[in-house]
Amino acid sequence: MAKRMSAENRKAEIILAVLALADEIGPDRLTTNDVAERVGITQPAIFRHFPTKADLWQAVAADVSARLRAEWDGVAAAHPEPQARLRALVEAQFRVIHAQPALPLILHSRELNVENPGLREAVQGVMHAYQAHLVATLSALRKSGHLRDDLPVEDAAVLLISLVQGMAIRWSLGGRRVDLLREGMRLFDQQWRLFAA
Amino acid sequence: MAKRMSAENRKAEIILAVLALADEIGPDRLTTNDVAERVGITQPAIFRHFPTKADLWQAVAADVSARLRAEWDGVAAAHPEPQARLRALVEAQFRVIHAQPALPLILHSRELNVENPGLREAVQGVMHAYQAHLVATLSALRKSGHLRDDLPVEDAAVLLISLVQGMAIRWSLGGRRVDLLREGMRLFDQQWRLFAA
DNA sequence: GGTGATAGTTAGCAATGGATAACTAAGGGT
DNA sequence: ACCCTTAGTTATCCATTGCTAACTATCACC
Repeated sequence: MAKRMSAENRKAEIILAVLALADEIGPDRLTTNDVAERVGITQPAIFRHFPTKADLWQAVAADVSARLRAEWDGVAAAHPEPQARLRALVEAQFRVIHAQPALPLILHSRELNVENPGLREAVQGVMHAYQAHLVATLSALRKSGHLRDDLPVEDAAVLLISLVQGMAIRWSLGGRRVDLLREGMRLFDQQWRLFAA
Repeated sequence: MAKRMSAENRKAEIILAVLALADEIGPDRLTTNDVAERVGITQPAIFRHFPTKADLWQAVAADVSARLRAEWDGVAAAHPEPQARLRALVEAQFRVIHAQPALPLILHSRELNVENPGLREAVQGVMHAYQAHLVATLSALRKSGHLRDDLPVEDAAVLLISLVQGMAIRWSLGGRRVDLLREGMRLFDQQWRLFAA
């Protein structure tokens, strides 16, 4: 018998296990048994906390979503001047992906894309929130004359988001040997040089 | 009884079905039964053509890899001047992804990344071939003075590859409602304007 | 028109995976 | 110290999945 735990704590533990295992064996291959084993309880115990596997994924998405939004808001608050804020926002993404490599995988998983339609919208919402942060910061830079006139802020935001995702893919395909944060920020600085007025 | 077909043709048909279904239901959830149903034969018939499911994936990868490389070589040959060639290389990627949306999914699937280690290297090889095309073209542009001096061609190539992948993700998450090719090329033109000397 | 190679079928097996039912026991509140 | 809520267990079910074995029927060729 596994040590008894409050439902709240156990739920949190299970969600963390899902994130770790989604990275190790893939979101779509992840079984309730894998999760149970990792957490140290039996497989049916999972269903005491989450009525169905889809609900478990939903909870994971809600948890990640809340953490990401808090992270971005914190970064935005901590850096009043737009140039430092932009850099910090991108850096935050690299840090998040480094700490939680399952996130890009989940973005492409079928679990979230077809099986569980509510989640797709949740993911879209989170991505949109990030984009809004970028657009707001880029607009401030535009106003202060630090951004090229001929580059719409929305396009600049898309280019930056693509940069992050592209680096994440390269990092993942390359066996995660390189330093994602260093290499990513190097590329960001290159791109920013092109953005600057 | 399904119509009898030469093994060669049937194999090709199965591979195409896998690509289509990988998009519809996800690479990792794709079952041999799905494939058989789509092709119009019974499930065990699949194993007459491919001894194991992993072998089927391997064949799919080989097929896609060959088609992609041929495409790029054709594009490169058809556009002697580097500026047009660069644009055509990027456009080719958008066309490929539009025609075969499963490819980005497969890139992230666990089937190819952990289960089937040979495939990961194949995918890496294909990506590298594309990057080599980009780097060669960008180098030509650098030599002719059309590319900013302060931007290494390798970094420019990574930015372009990221652009394509980022757009593909946006397109996919957004329900594929927007015109990937138009929007993608618009962003490319923006990025190119930043690259230009 | 027979015949041999082979594409395809039916039947089925072992393993896996999500989920339910019934039971057990930990541990906080009184 | 007792109870009762509830986290966790055991046993089990049913559908799915990859794959094998044995059989059947089609087609190319002489």
